[in-house]
Amino acid sequence: MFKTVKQNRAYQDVVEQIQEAIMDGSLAPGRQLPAERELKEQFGVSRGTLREALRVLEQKGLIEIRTGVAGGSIVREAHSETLSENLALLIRNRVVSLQDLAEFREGMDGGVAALAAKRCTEEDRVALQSLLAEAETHIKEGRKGWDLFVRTDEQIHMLLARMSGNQLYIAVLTSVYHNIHSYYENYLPWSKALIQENYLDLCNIVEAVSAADADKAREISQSHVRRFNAYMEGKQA
Amino acid sequence: MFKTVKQNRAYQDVVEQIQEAIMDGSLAPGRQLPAERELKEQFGVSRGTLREALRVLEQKGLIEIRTGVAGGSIVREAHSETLSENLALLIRNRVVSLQDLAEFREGMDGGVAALAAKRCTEEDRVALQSLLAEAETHIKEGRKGWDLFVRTDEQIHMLLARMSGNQLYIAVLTSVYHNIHSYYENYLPWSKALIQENYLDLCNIVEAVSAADADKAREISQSHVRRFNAYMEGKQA
DNA sequence: GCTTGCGAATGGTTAGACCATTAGTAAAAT
DNA sequence: ATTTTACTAATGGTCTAACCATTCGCAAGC
Repeated sequence: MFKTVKQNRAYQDVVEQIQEAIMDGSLAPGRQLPAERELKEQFGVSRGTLREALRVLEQKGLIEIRTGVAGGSIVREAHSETLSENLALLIRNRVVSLQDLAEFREGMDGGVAALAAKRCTEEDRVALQSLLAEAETHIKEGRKGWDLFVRTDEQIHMLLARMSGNQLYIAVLTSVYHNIHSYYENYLPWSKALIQENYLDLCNIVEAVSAADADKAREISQSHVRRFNAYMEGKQA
Repeated sequence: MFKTVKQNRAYQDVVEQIQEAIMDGSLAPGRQLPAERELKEQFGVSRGTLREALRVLEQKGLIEIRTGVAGGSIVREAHSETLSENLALLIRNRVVSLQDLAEFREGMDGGVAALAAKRCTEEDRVALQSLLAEAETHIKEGRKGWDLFVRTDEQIHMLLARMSGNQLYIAVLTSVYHNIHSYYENYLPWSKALIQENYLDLCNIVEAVSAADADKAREISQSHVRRFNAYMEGKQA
């Protein structure tokens, strides 16, 4: 009938109050919180308790703490680094497997490519071509350039994500790409032919996106990821 | 030439040491850490500093802290709650808009449905049918049942996510559904016809998934989400 | 055999002090 | 006049020592 009374620990209460203030905008990004010795008075807690609360908020990525006379707690702009960090944790703990990552990417890359095609600007076209040219250069460098090629490949995919203009895609894919990179290096049977194939796929995707052909961009992008996942499964087996 | 010496704060050092121990398996899930008063000796720091470290680890979701005589810091099983929480933070901070959410869902639901179809078990089929029956009941309840219907709809989608067996989809979609729910309530022009249409879509998706028809499940699911997003855009304009 | 109450271990909180870092300012050197 | 240096004060970082609050187990009493 009755709910157990929630025994909030003091530091949790402090965390919630500050977090709320940040959420509803009364504490805008860049704003500086009062000094610890004053905050502790406002909340009516000891400095130790207050500091535990600040540590939690820092870990959540909501504030940044600087030392020195003009230092203090500063409200951070919202960002996706914490998300990325958490994802990395899950991967290192094998909660999220390589297959999970690959499947997930398969579902998302098509959507991103389609949105990117829909919102492609002249500026984007130039940037894509520039990255494509860079990729071609790395291919010609032979084996030494492979690593750089992979990096450029990632940059192209991230540019597509940014072009989608969708913050969720950007945040999630940033984490996924960051963490899938190491897998690809270890598990993909890199070869000259594979790199070439990858490059051709990229060219086709860029072409479709530049032509604002959303459906084609989605299709090519999905089959591209699917094919690479298949290669990787073959290697693991 | 030289990198600036990283001035690790004491509590960070403690965090890293414990985190490493958890990662490399020397501290298995379920294991209990020594009491604070002993840990502080082992690390050679004060109790306050140690507690700041423990708070950070707790926020990261790596340990759980219990009070009482048999309490202490216990290593948690790896999980994706923190990821969901971080995603929710981004969404609440308006970094992610309603349109972002909807577009994102469009990209993901198809992938989830396809995977669910591929991995559907007999047990899943029963559970899906049961939820579908529940949804039908709510429809017949008239306007009062709408809210319950929407909730059941969400449950079906979450079940599909779990059926996909992909931890990443599960973690991300949990946050997305949680946060998109309130939007739908406010922005969708709910009507008897719309509910009916929604219900029919669900039936078709469940049928395709039960028949293990991945492509069909993907297609129906995507067009379903796309149609609803279109309705919502119409309402906003 | 069950209940009650006490004791001990553990996390939660407090108070006050001192150390470390840093921005600004005033003094000194050029 | 400009640059360098040194000092000052404010702020976060850490430490010590104590007490409070919660919980489990055991022993006494019913």
